[in-house]
Amino acid sequence: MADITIPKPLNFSFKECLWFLDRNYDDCLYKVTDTSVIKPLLIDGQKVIFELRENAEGMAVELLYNESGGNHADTITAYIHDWLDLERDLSGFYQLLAQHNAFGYMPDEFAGLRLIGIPDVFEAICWCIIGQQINLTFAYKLKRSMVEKYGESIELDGEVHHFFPKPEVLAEATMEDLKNLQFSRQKADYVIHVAKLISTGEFSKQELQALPDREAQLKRLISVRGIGEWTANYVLMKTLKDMNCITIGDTGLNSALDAHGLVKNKKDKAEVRAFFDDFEGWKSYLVIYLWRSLASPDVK
DNA sequence: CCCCAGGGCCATA
DNA sequence: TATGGCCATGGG
Repeated sequence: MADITIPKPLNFSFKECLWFLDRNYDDCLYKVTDTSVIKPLLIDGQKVIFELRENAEGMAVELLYNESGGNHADTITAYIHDWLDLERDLSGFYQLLAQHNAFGYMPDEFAGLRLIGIPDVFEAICWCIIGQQINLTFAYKLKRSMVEKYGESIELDGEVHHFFPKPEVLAEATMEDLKNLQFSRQKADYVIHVAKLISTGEFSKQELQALPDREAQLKRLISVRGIGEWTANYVLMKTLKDMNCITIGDTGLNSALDAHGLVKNKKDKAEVRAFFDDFEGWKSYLVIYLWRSLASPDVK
């Protein structure tokens, strides 16, 4: 029995989204099964765990855990729409891809894949800091060790579900603690610093959203120690759903462009930016689809 | 043993 | 403004 039903959006594939959520990596902030994803979520500080699966009408949400016992249906529905970017009409993007000589296969191959978000700005920034410069397998390992040490969790049917640590908790962590979790001293410093900024209210998602344009938002993000151009663009894309972000300098992005035989010098940021000019309004989606292509045997 | 992973900071010139 | 060293670890 579904506690909530979400109608199937146009150009949406639950299967593609599920694949992207998993990608054979060990993400500790949700669990992907063959047919569903189980997601722990904090709502006004109250723990909720829901399972999302496909059904005849679209998607069904089943509440597995509800700490407060209150009715959070509207909040959970809104969260899922934001998380999986359900309100986006991808037809314009698919038209652009279809007429491109190297991307024409994408609307079919990756049909219905959405930009899967990270609505929590602290989680997004921490994930970027952790992922900087190291391979993704090790990055997920670092994230898991941090979440298991500093985050709360709920056990259901023998499975442990983790909530991302609160900034006020990580603000009290020491360099020594994080270095013991195999963080480099830079990563430890950046994470603790950002945790302090957010827990004291010196930085917030609301503040970022209130800025007039993307340039101002990038500048504000980059003013924070540990956040460079790559991280700033990643956060605007995944947290604010800005449609025109390029994770410039990204090694995954570069190798995907390379695999498609595009862009002569992938280290040339101006050339990469110029390449994206044709995708105005869909630059962020192109980044996602290029990342997706890295796992496609046809391309690599 | 080497180089590179979904970077960013800092010192130096 | 540009360049190089550094960081921690695992895989090729």
